[in-house]
Parts: sequence; structure tokens; C-alpha cells
Amino acid sequence: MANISDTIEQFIKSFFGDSDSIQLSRNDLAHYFGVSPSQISYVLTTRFSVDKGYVIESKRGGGGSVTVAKIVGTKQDFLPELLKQTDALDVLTFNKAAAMVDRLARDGIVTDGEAAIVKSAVSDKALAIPMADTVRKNIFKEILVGLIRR
Amino acid sequence: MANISDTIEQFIKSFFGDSDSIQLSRNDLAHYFGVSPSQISYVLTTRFSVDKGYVIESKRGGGGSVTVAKIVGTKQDFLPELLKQTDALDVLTFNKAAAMVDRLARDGIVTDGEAAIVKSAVSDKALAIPMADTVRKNIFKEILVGLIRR
DNA sequence: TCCTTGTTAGTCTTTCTTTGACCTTCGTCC
DNA sequence: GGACGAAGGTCAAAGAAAGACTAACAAGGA
Repeated sequence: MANISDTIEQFIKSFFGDSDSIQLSRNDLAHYFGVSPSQISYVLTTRFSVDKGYVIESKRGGGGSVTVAKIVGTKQDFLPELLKQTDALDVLTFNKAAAMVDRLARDGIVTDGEAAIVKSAVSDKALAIPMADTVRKNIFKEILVGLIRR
Repeated sequence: MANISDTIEQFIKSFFGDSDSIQLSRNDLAHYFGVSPSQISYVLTTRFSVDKGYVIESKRGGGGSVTVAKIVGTKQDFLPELLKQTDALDVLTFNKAAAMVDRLARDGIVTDGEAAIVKSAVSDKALAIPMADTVRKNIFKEILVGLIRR
């Protein structure tokens, strides 16, 4: 956690209390951390992606701002939805899979321990094979099916 | 203890105080000892393997680092042993994997939910590919390492 | 001696981060 | 309505780590 992006990520996350959405100023944040504004954008896109369960909205111009909102899904239809999304993908990279399972953990649909196992199972190390991203998709889908069934 | 690898090994070990895990920078360490970074990797892989009671995690890029953790507690014996056994296998069938994970569940090393996920991940459906039993072995090994790490 | 195993160094690759330059949008003030 | 400043957006390049792979070298044993 030596890098500033992780620090900024935590800082932003600490703003969500019970609330599902927060509003922030890109410039102010950048100034606060002494980094360039695009750094904030970087953190936003890498750490608060849709896969991870966040949506970003923004407004430019004077008095502009960025809104970060947690996507809150009802547990029942979220897993099937995720399965459908995964199936629609051509291939599945590790980062994408990790983002999705992180979100499942965040929303309490799986435990942290379960999330860790899923990540191990679809990691690049586990799948050091040709067509890894295709196989990963299959494995991930099968895991989701198992989760739905339970 | 004439060689530098042994010296580096001791140096790293001296960093564990009461703590079970330490974080280090490969580059810094290499620079400190005046050796090439890959030398540190060499020490890490040869002296801090699971066999020897350690697990390693790392992150690349700016602010990247290597975490070395001692394997402690109940996982100390059984999981590494199982990992070694798995590694010794040529291939791993689903039935064999399922039997192993069932045993882990029975012994309370993993929850039923976790066991179910592992089985999904290494199921024949997930691995409808050439060389399935070889890939399955790899995945299973990686899951075991993950379990040891946690 | 020759062969195997272990060590050391070096190079190239991959991943992730950081910065900067330039672009687009919005609001306000003549 | 046009000019201007204040946001935020985009993208590419550079930088910062660690990983993979390979070659060279060293030491010990058959």
C-alpha cells in the first residue's frame, strides 16, 4: 500500500458512511493529495468500476463535481444477472473476475474466504495455459451456477 | 554460509520479529546487497517456499512489493502436506479432488460453502477442455496455496 | 573428468502507476 | 450571444516495480 492510488482509494471509501453515494471534487482531491487531477480519474476508473459495483457520474464546468455511487443489488437476482453478463463475454480476464467477486464479497453474497478461493481458482497462476481467458470464463460461470444453486 | 544467498536469507528472516509476515522491496534489497534483483527472487523461491513454511505474495508496478508470510497454526501441517501430495501427482481427477476437499470440510479446514466453490471450480463441466486433469491439478494447487495464505 | 545441482547476473516482459498535454463542457459576466 | 474561466475527460508517454527466462559459473560427487 505504498502507492498513492491505494491511499486515495481508501480515502474515498471512507466517505461512504451509511450512504450509498458521495460527491467529490476532482480538483480539490488532487490538490489535497498533491497529485495531478488525472490521478484522481485514474483511481476512480480502476477502483470504482462498474464491475466492482460502483457507478460514476460527473458534471463539468464551474461548480462541477464527481458522484460515486454504490450499485446496490437485490441478492436474489444479482447472481443470475452476473451469470448472464459473464456468459455474454467473449473471454474473462483475471482482473475482471476479481472485480466481480470483490463486489460479491462487498455485498455479502459470498464471504471473504469464499472470494479468496474463487480468485485463486481463476488466477493467472492457476491458468497458465493456452486460451486461459476462455477457460477462466467457463470456470467462473460454473462457480456462479454453484452459488445460485445453494 | 559463505554465499550471498544465505546472507540475504538470514537478513530477511531477521525482519520477522513477533510478526508473521513482512513486506519488502525487491529492488531495495537488491541494491542494499549490491546484487541483481533476480537474485532476491532466487532467494525467495529457494528459501521461502511452502515446503519451508512460507508463502509469498507480490504486486508489480509503482509501489509494488513482496510479502513473505510464515505459515502458522493449524494449516502448518496438513495443507502443505496436501499441496505436496497434489504436486506429486501426475494429474488430478475430479473425484480425487472432491475427496480431498471433502476431507478438508470434514476437518473444518474449509466451510461447506467453500468446499462447494472448490468443487465447482474443478468440476468436469468447468474444465471441458483438453488436458483437463492437468489443469485441474494446477487450479487445485493454487487454491491450496490460497488457503495456506489466508 | 564429467555430470548434476546450486548460485549469480543479466535481459526482456508484464503490470501498474504517475504525469502532462490537450479536449470538452458548463456557467457567468459583459 | 460571445468570451472567459472553471471544471472534468481522454490519452499517450514515461516511470516503477516485480516476474520469467537464460546463460554463465561454481562446487561437489560418481
